[in-house]
Order: sequence, then C-alpha cells, then structure tokens
Amino acid sequence: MARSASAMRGQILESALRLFAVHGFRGTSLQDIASDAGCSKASLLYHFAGKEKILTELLTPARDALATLLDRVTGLEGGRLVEETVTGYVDLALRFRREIRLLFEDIAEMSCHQDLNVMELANGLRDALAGRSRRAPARVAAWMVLGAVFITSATDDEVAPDEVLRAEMIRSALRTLDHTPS
Amino acid sequence: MARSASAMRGQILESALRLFAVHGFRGTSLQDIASDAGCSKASLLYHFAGKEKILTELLTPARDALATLLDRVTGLEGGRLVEETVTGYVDLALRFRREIRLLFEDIAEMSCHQDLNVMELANGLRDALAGRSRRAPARVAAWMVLGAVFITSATDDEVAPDEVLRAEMIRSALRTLDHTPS
DNA sequence: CTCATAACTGTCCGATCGGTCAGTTCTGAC
DNA sequence: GTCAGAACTGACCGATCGGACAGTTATGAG
Repeated sequence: MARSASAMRGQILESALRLFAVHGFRGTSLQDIASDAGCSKASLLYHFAGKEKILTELLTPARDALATLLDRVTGLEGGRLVEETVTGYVDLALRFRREIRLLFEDIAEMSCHQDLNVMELANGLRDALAGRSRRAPARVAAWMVLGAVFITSATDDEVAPDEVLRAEMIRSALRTLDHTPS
Repeated sequence: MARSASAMRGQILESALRLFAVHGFRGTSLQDIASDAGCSKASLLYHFAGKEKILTELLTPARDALATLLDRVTGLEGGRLVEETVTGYVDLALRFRREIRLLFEDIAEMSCHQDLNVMELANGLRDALAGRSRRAPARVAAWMVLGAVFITSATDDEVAPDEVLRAEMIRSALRTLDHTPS
C-alpha cells in the first residue's frame, strides 16, 4: 500500500540511522535498510537518489548544530570561550550519539568524499577548544578533548547515567585543557 | 619469478598495513594489496589463508604489546600505576599508529568478529587508567583518556613533532585523570 | 643433469552490491 | 464514478568482491 511519502521517508531514515550506527555505512546494504523499514529496495531509491543521499540527510542536522555552536562562540574569548565550547560540544556529542557512531565507522570516507565540509568544522572546533592558541600544548590538549569526547560518547558502555556522564565529561575536558573553571 | 617466501610475505603485510590504514579493511580489496605488493591476487591467497588472516597477523604484535603492558602494571597501584599505564599506553599508541588507524576504520567488526579478545583488553586498560576505582568520575575520565589518546594518535595532523606530541599527550592525560605527577 | 616441491599465476565461480526500469497499485481531486 | 499522478515493486543489470583450482615456473637438494 502507498503510505504518505513523509512517513515512509521518516521510517527509512530511522532504520538507516540505526543500522549505520551498528554496522557502519559500508556494512549496511540497501536491502538491509529496506527490510528493516518494511519496504522494497526499489522503494528506497524512489525516495532517495542514492545511498549517499541517505547518509547526507542523516548527518545534516548534526552538521548544522555544530556550525551553530561555532557561530555562537565566535565572539567569545578566554575562559568563557573554552567553557561554552566544551559544554556545547559535549551536549552536541550526546544529542547526536548515533550519528557519531556511524561517523566513527567510516571517518576516512567522510572526510574526503563528502559535500559536507566536516574537516573544516572539526578544525574550527579544535581551534576554539585550544582557546585560539597556536602553542603545541594547547593544540594537543584540544585534539585530546576532541577524541576523548568523541569516543566516550560513541561507547555503549553504561559507565554512568547520562547526567553524571555529561558533567564528568565536561569536568574532565576542562582538566585536560588545564582550565580552572571560573 | 619465485622469490623467497618470507620476503614476499613481508611485502604483502607491509602493503596491506599501509592500504588498510588509509582505506580501511573493507575499503581495501585483495587486488589492491596484490597490485601494491607486486604480485597476483592468487599469490596472496597462497601465502595467507584469507583476507582475515592477513588482518590477524597485522594486529597480533600490537595486541601482544598491550597485553605485556597490562601484565607489567598488574602489581602497581596508586600514582605509579597511573603513570606507568598512561606512559605505556601512549608509547604503544604511537608505536602502532598505523594499526590503530586501521582499527579505527572497522572498530565494530573487530570487537565482535575476532579471535583476538580486544574488548577484554580495552576494559583492562580502562580499569588501570581509572586506578582500579569503581567511582563514576574516575571511570569516565579513563574513557576520556582512552578515546583522547586513540584519536590523537590516529590523526594525520602535524600538530607537533613526535617527542613534543608524546610529552603533551602524557601531561594532558594525567590532567584529565586529575592526577598530579609525583 | 634430474626432479620433487615450493612459489606463483590466469581464469573461472558464486555471492553481493548499488542502481535501473517497466509496470502495478494506491490515493485524492474532481 | 474517472483518472492523473504519486507511491511502490519484481526483475533485472553490470561491477566488484573473496576465494578456488588446475596448471606453470623457479629453486635447490641429490
């Protein structure tokens, strides 16, 4: 039966996000998504121009949210800049956990192939995390925080309730950056 | 021409490691490896029972080195435990950069499919990084360090010379764990 | 030299992938 | 009711993958 277009599209996106997060982009076939969403593979390609387009649509919200965060901290500096960036980054990472997990599976492809400019945004985030400093210690610490939050968010390990996890991630990140909260 | 068996095997492993680190395990075909190593795809399968066996042979040294590190810190506790573990982990991560990069591409597969018990080792590492503590702050910080060092090591970014990078990673990690060096 | 065997290869195979297309079924405006 | 168009599908296609196998070439001991 022909459901409303938007409903089927939403179901496809939901199935794709879940399967990508578990098996990765390459590890999930169009047939896998179709079976999970309860439609034919041909129906997928009726709603989306191709497999890549599904991925793009899934990652766009997270990309936009990150861009918004970077805009918001543009005018800040010093302690406020670091605090706002860390807090914002941790919040984003937790909100888009599944998107991060699927990125984690195919990072190399994403950073090259895409029409989303992920690498540029990641560089901006690191720059802000380092408090705009060009010195090696600050830049390394920024890389550390980037990776730490990224992976800690991607893990399935139930190390702590979400609220505790969030608070501890922020505290740890600020410590990593050698930043004493004001 | 038929070279010595060990020479061809070494060349295959070298090509495979380099290609896996760039394109991932799934993203590298047997033909890619064969072309790079200068032999036929059939020759690959003469020296190795299958694609998976090549991967296993590549990861075994890193796995063994990690196991050795965990053994070495077994008797330690408190400050010495954390310092030794952090230093050892950072050293390992830097020594096996390419192996980490290829793991990074296919983490989900590795943690399930393998005959190497990677997850168990990772849990032991986190436990040591947390100073054997079961409290949430310490365990989250341990996850942070695990992810931070992992990703910072995997990056191509020339943020600092290797010696500076290593020192700063260790200092940042100790800070993340709220550990003041003795 | 001979010759057993290790080293190597060209060729084929079945499976799976993303994607196409002609044709069918459903829906909603009139 | 009619019917145009949206929604959907089964069948098919070319490409690519990991792997199998019979056959060929090089090597080194006797």
